[in-house]
Amino acid sequence: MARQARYGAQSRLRALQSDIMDLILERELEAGDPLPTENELAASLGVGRNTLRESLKVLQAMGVIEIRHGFGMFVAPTNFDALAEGLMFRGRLSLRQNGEDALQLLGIRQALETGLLPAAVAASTPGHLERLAEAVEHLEQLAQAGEHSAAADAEFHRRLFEPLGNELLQQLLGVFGKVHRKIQLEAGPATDDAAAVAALHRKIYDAVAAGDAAAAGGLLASRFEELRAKIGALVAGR
Amino acid sequence: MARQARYGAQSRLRALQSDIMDLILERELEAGDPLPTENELAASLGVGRNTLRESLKVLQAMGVIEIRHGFGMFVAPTNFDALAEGLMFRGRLSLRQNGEDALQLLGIRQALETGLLPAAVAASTPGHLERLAEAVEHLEQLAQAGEHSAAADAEFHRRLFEPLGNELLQQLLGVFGKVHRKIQLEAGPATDDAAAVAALHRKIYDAVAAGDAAAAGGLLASRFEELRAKIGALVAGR
DNA sequence: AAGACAATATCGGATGTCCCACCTCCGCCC
DNA sequence: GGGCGGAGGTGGGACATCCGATATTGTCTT
Repeated sequence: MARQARYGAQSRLRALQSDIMDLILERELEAGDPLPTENELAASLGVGRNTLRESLKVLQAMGVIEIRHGFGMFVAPTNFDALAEGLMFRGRLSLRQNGEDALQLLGIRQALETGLLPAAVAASTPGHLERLAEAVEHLEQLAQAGEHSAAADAEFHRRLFEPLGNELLQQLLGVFGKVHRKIQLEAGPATDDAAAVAALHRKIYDAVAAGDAAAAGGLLASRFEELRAKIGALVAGR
Repeated sequence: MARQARYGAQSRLRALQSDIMDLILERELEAGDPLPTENELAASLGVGRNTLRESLKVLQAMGVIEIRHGFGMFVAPTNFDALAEGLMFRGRLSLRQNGEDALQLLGIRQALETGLLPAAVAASTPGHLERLAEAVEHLEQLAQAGEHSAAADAEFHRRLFEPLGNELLQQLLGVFGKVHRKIQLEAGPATDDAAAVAALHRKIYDAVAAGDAAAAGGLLASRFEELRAKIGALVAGR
């Protein structure tokens, strides 16, 4: 089967990825369903195993499939890990140059969160507020212990947009949250102590509870401005 | 160099990707700069060439590097192609099942665009409006010729958010625009004719020119509702 | 009879090697 | 002097082979 006529196409890999995705669609596989083994796939697609593996790794990175060593490959639930990975790299690279990408990355998160806040606030129910309040309290508890938890911060933002009921959107926001934190780490030692962060989130919560999305957005902005200034200083120092 | 102690890590590939990214950062490479050849990289990272290639392909998919056959590998400018690819697959897969992901994908685009519209409208200058008007006219010209151009549609949306001055954000919006159109294609034959689309965009332009972001958002929503209904029907038919 | 441990089967993970395809550039020939 | 062609280098691809991880299964112990 192998070693057939050479196709003129510049890149066979692209086609291979599509073939694999088509195969998944054709066989009506759902998330969690197993794919054929690498050897079977390689044989049925008429390519070498290494070539196939390159495609599979790419598909894994795209969040299409999940590879479990020694067990098999499966259709994966959506995940944006690769996106986050790539963007964080982008940000780091940018910080070593003109900082442009880092600022834009930050800008995306800010635009997304402030843009979506009104809708989230409007769709918020007492139950949502309750959960958001818990997140704030958790943040405050950690702050009292002098700890600075990125996970708790992320959880607050997650719950902030829970009312929208869009899990994919949540993941996307999570990605930019991760990127934000990474850039913050790279840009220099944290200047904000945990207590201040907790207090800020408490204020945001209050604004949300009061249904004032604009105020909440303004509060969110403060954390961005600080980081932007730090990035500006970092870049200027070169 | 090869065959050193086995690392306990579950996956070496992940580490390899990080190593390559670190190498780029350490050598202070910028976008467009060439990377070492595959053989050099494989040797200096102490892995086999095929293993290295898998990582490189993933990095390419993440938009970190650009690979030009027969020429070399280069640090790439940011691009979200892989993201679009993965999400379009997600949408197609979803349409064959419960349609949930497809709806959420649509929801993300809608949330993003309506959420960002106020800021875009506020930041819009006469120059921006001018360019937006041109896009509308182009759309209308095509409509008169009976043509239905996805590119012209995309261009309109691109110019809509140009005032925000965030290229990365533009690319991200572009991704969800692509995903939207793909889902629309997959969900069934277009029910909207080019003239209606052009007319709608004209109305959106008018709203933007009038500084009425809310109205523009409402107009945008109409295209989403139609598609949602189509998806609902498609899924129900199973 | 039930649970823990060990052998094994089944995958994916990694490598080295060989050859092909493609691009670029330099030098030759017209 | 300009265009064409080949040489060299670089990525693309295919095997064959061995390593490593994981789940399962079967047996041994309690």
